Amino acid sequence: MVGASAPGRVGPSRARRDEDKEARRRELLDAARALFEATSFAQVKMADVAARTRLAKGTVFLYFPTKEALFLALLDDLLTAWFAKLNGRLADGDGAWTAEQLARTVAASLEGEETFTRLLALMQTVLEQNVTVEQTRRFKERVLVAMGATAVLLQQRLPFLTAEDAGQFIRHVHALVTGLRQMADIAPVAREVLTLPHMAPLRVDFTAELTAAITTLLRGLQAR
Amino acid sequence: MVGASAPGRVGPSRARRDEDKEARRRELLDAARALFEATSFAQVKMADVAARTRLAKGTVFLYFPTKEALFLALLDDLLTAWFAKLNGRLADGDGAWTAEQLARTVAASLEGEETFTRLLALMQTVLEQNVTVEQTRRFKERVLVAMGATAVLLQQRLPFLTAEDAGQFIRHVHALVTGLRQMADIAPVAREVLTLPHMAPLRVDFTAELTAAITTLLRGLQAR
DNA sequence: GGAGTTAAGTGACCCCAGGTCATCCGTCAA
DNA sequence: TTGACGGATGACCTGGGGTCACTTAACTCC
Repeated sequence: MVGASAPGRVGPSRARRDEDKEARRRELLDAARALFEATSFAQVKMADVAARTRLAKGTVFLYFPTKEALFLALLDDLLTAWFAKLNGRLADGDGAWTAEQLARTVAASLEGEETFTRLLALMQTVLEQNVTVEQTRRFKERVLVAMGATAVLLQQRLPFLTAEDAGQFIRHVHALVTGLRQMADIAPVAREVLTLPHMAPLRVDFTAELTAAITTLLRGLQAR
Repeated sequence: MVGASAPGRVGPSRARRDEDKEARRRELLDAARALFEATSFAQVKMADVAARTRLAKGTVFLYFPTKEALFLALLDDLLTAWFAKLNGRLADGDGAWTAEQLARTVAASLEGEETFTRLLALMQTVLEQNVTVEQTRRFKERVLVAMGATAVLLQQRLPFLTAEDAGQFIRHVHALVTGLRQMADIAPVAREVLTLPHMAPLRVDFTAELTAAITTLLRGLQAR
């Protein structure tokens, strides 16, 4: 029998089969994501994640040993999805691209991915602080694979790029995404301050700046 | 009379004159800095800062309303000092520079400034989260002034740079510094993982990568 | 389909760190 | 010398991450 559910929940009240565990894990990730999108990492409480899934707080810790582990797992999913999206677009069609075409493709692939980039910006400073070596290793292993595929595609689109260039370029884009996301996605207090007219030089439009920076980087590599 | 000091402290046991208050404020900032350099923002406890200055915990909160305010004040100092250093080097001598010369100058000015860049990387995600509008405004106002001076100097060294270019270039460098610092300055757990030989593409040498990225950016602007 | 076994789920509890405040007392002016 | 101002103190409060002894759903075996 498929057992009575806890009040308000769907499915079995206890996840004993692997697929049920996986489903519950997904529920927790979705809840964490929704809460994070509405606020910030610091403001999301594990108790809230539990409440949103109608589970007890202790249960959340059965699936993720720490708050950071929960969010690193979420980042893991989003990162994989984003790389797939980007690589798909890079592989779509053929022939060489201009620097600007490529920059637009990368920047466009990040539109609507604020959750991903916000988490990416938190990765080194917050998410990798309270997590097992094993989880970190799995995560980075996955990044490595996706990066490798991207590097190959980049070289197809940009014939002037050496293999070494491609790796370095990806690291620089990573740095730019992290940095620009932080600059664009600011605390309410800072937002208020930046509204002042003369603060314009400190305001950042994520997509526009990223496109500009990547274009310039590629032109620099090309001009070398 | 200059009053007996609290056990182990030098100077008056109570700061009543403005200069004494300022000195005590400095002591607290120095303590916070030393502790941060040895560990991380999360690991520095306000109680430790108090202990290091031989003051009570409550006293720290007389000088800084929150932990974030304390560290933002520290960043404020370090940022001012760094801009002064950079602007000094940019103003030293005259004539135009190559892209690489300028990149080396910027990157070199950040050597030994890990504390500054680490805090910079924390600014938007952590430090501006629990701070008054007023402190944020003062901080950003100061950045604006320093940035303006830097922009002028940049245009002198790089004749191909428009005023708008200069502002955007500084924002991009800011993003790169933030992002690269996070990538280079990793948690112990991640450090262990990145030691694995095949993880090389994920390892970042801050100065080298920053120099490369800035050089490429400038060449891109020049080639336009 | 009842008894026994396994392990997911629960929530009261612990711990710790940021932040508060009633009180104390050093400092200084009168 | 003394009164009062205000800086310093540390016991205390609070809230959120994380734990664990216990409960009970779900499966197994007869």
